[in-house]
Amino acid sequence: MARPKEFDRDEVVKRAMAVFWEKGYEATSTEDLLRAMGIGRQSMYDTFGDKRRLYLEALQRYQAESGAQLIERLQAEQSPLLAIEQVLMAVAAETPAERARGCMYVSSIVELAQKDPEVASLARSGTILCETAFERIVREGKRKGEIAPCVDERKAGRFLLATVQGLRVMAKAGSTPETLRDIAAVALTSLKAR
Amino acid sequence: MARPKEFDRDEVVKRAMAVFWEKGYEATSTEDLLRAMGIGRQSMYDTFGDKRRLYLEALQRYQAESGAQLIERLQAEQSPLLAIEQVLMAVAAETPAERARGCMYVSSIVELAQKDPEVASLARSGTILCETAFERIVREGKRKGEIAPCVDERKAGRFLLATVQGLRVMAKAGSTPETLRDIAAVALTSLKAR
DNA sequence: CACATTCTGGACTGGTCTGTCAAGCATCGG
DNA sequence: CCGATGCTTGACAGACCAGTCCAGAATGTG
Repeated sequence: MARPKEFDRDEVVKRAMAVFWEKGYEATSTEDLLRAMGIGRQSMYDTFGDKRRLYLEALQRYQAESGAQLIERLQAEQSPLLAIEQVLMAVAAETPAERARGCMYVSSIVELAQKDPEVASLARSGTILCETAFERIVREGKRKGEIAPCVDERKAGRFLLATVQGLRVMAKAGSTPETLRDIAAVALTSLKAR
Repeated sequence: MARPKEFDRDEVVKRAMAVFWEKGYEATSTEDLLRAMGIGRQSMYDTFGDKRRLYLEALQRYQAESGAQLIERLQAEQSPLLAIEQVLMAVAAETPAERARGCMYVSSIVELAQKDPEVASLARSGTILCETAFERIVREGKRKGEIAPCVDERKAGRFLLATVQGLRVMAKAGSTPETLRDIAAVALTSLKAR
């Protein structure tokens, strides 16, 4: 350990994440990355190995952050059903730029899960994480009587994750916030106690 | 008009479509395309202009075909609700390879809608086509009493499209057919008359 | 049959891509 | 203060990429 790195590893991964998130994997050049990260070529290769490894690290970070945010949001409200509603409506409430950027997790699945086993593996673990988070809150909602007893919480959890991903694709396809809210509203009717 | 082309334009677009569908836009090289299409470089550039134009044509063809297939399937059943169920369950019923390949329409949105205005435009028109198809069948379902009268057909149509797209992403992420069926089943509960 | 036109095949070009090399520099331990 | 270690910088290499050029072949027309 002679000379310390002049950059903060965490910070540069974050910046790389932003670029990959915005442009996708293939469409991002190493030049793009270096410019955004503010480090030299060799520093990047020494620290992360290659472009793919950097991407995987950025993706892992994205998943960890957005997974944590999901769990947080789901517990932020007193009412489980309201919390779920907030999460679904959050996509509609984003700025146009955010809606166009979409979700890096979805993008990684669509672009890479088929050809990169490590991305596929991250996709599966991310899926389980989110499904489980939704499942827990659905169980909680049933307990509180907000969600119909006949709803299977495991199935509903999976359904809610699929709904979020559907919303993200629709958002990227240019659907208006109103349309996205409509979708979220219909999705919620499958849970509500009547 | 001296010498006729040695290939069938429709056929080679179809083959190009298969490659783009499988690999995405950026990850497909012109070499890949030429090999699959079975034509020479110059023939491709003379006939289609460039890689992007070829992609757009392939995407249009995909949308036309899959849109027609959707409408056909929605009208294949006596019961509108059953037809919707068949469409949703069809994703779960695909082979693993088909599920991994996913939907070219979704892929184009995620990879390109943000940066290519023409892809964005195709995305919007495709969205309207599918939403409308679902909307019609929901209206039909309400008329026949299979779908609850309180269901707004426009909103439900949009919701069903989002559900299909969510299913496609989940499928690509490695979800099992069982999981996909669960998702479809929950989605259907938001429509059913009780 | 002969010419004009269009298509085909292959070589080629300029540019961009990812990843490496080498030389100099900063820092830590002794 | 000095040497070893490891970081940084910029130049560079080899591969690949999309797209063009050109010569030759094939076909319809007069």
